[in-house]
Amino acid sequence: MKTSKSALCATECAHEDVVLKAKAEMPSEDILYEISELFKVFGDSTRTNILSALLVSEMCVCDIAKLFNMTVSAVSHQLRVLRHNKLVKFRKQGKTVIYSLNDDHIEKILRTAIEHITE
Amino acid sequence: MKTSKSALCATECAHEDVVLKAKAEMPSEDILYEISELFKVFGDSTRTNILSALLVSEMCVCDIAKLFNMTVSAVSHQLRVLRHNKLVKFRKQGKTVIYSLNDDHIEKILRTAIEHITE
DNA sequence: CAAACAGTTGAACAACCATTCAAATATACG
DNA sequence: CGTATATTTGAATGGTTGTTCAACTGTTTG
Repeated sequence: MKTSKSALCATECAHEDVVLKAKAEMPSEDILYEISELFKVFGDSTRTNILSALLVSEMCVCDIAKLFNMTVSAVSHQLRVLRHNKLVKFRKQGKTVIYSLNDDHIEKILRTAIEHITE
Repeated sequence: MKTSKSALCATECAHEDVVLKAKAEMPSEDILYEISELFKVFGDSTRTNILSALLVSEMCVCDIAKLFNMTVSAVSHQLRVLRHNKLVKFRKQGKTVIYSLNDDHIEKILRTAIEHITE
């Protein structure tokens, strides 16, 4: 997860000023780590599938499984990841559990990505 | 990558209408796959580190390695991933290779994520 | 209560991936 | 040309993770 070896350039190819400026202006390590964790959640096609389905309408687990021709178990496992990362919320209705997107940022993030891909 | 087993709900818990509507309105499979591939690139803290460093200033491989106290080799491997996904570009200056961000979408994507995290 | 159903969970397996190490390019310079 | 430096590359390794399978929880209904 974190590297500490420093087998770097022996001499000064590195420009101290550039490195220092970056160190000062970059977001904190914690923020950057959280960002990558967030993107990791989006970085799986099953989860992006689920999210964009929920963008259309709230759904129960069974709906999602049918939609993508997947095992209910596999869907549930991924919904767990999405839940833990606060990307989806759910409500229970008898036996069925109905999932929906948690907030608007998610739509925005997905849209920006589509924009980037479709140029 | 793709599942085809259909051990789903035996009866009709699934609402056909919801499933059909989602099928119609969702982005195409290809787009969704590309989205997840893009996010996969962002979903690693080494790469988000590199990207946010380049957000501040263009840098050579050695600069980046020093900045994050990493092996030059590890940095180079990740820069390769970023290059192949068109997130960074580079120019050569003698022995050194100077990397920079490829386009503005990247900044926008990172900013939206920060916004989401910091609420 | 018992059967049926919707969903969750844990273990196991396979596939994927980031880092390391060693070796290979590439460029500058004496 | 030979040495030094900057970066790339390939193979190997260890860790992570998505899916499957089986078992389990919880809820409705007869």
